Amino acid sequence: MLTIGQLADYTGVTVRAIRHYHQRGLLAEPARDASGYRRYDGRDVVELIRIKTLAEAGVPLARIQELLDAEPAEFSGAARQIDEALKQKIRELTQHRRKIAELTGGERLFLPAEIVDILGELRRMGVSERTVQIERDAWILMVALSPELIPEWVSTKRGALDDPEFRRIYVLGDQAYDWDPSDPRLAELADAMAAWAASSRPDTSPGETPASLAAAALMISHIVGSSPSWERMNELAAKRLRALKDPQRPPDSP
Amino acid sequence: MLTIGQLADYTGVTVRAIRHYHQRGLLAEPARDASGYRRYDGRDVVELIRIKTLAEAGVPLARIQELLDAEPAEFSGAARQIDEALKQKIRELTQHRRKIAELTGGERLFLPAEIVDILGELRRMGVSERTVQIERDAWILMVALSPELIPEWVSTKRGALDDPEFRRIYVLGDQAYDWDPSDPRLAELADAMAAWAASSRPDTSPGETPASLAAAALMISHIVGSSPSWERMNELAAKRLRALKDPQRPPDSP
DNA sequence: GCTTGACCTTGACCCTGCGTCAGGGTTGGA
DNA sequence: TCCAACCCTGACGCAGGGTCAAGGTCAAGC
Repeated sequence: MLTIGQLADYTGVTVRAIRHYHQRGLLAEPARDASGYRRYDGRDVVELIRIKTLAEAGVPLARIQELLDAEPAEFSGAARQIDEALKQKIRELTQHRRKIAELTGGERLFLPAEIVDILGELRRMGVSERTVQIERDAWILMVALSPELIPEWVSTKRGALDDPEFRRIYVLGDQAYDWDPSDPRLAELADAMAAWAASSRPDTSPGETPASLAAAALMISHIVGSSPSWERMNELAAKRLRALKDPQRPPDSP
Repeated sequence: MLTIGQLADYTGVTVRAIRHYHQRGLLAEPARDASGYRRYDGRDVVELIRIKTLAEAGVPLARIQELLDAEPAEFSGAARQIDEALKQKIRELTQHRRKIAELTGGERLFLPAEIVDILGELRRMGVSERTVQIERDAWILMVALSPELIPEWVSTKRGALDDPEFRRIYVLGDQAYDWDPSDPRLAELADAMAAWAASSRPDTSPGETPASLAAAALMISHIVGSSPSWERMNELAAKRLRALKDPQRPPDSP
């Protein structure tokens, strides 16, 4: 008869695991000898090898218990299920390999392809990586907050990028990041921005709900808040835009 | 800004997992609003997706922590390692699928093919499934205890099965399982067994060590112990065999 | 007969990566 | 004003064991 250590050696299962299986009721407790040691026989070896095989295949211990006293018919059904689960797992791991590969390669992982394209275009325009990152974070925020508006925002942005004047303003705005908030060029830039906004954008876009406006405001504040000169520029541009839309109004009321 | 629930929805990570990552220091605790709620921004989203991607790939959280503040160079090195690990894991799961497939096919899993063949031959001889199972368990025991002796045992068994007399004895022995231990036919059968053993087997096989003898004894006790009549038969046969080998000896000394 | 070292016993705590209460407070819409 | 749907912290639970701790046993060598 075998002691627990011998059984462990023969089957390649650890002593601790065998006791664990006893505790879980997976493997029947064998008879003890006079000194209280467990004594195993051939049937225990067979049973333990079955358990080990299933456990190594990733079957949870609870399931193994059911399977051990299952009829061959249910057993083979269950085996098919387990096999399906393994196949699924393999598919997932393959997916993960792909994702890990993308992780080394930038934003492709976080954003839909059209937005990645837009970011690429900004880079081609000579926009600094810093500003591209700010734009990227803003998009991520948008996608999280109002995914249903993304197609519209994307097409608006694409349209704007087709306009040479917008591109000129964007590149200049990128450079303005480091300017002093009192720099006189900011007023010029703000004027150009306001003019472009007034000429290109209809006053109301379709689908603008309070929630989407809030999202837009959040996005703008995220962008604008990253540089003091941008903050100043935004103020100036907003004032200018109000003046353009409503010429009656006194120019400096807050 | 995003609440924890929005962040969870967007990234596909559970709220609980996000809090767990905070606790582990994987994801920095964001600022709280007036009511104590966590408020996240775009950078948190990016960071969380990195964490998620690595975690899903099976990277331990402790390792993820190191990776997150690693330089791009070490990171891509680590990514390659992780990819290797994933490939390895896929190989393992594929192995498990094979094992599961074999498991539905009966004993193929636990035993080498030659032994499965032997069991098949016993079935073709008309031996009962019950006895085949006992024989199978005995082989499993042998494989576990003395794998190095298996080739020899297999060839011995194959040789025996080529002998019509052995086959006759084996089939009869199978039927004897249910006999009463006092059945007179047992003595006959035991005589035949002893005669066959004396005629066919050399007294010493090569490679018989104390360990292998112990294994054989364990195996025999396993087989013989499964039926009272077999136990009786074994006794009778052993006595008869001693008589055959050493005719001088008085026939009934214990 | 004594020691030594390799076994065996039970019990209890540790680990990962969260899920799932419990027992609260907050927010937003009807 | 109320309710559902959020949010908060804290604590326990799960698999599948690893790893002490604090002993009892066994065989060998001296």
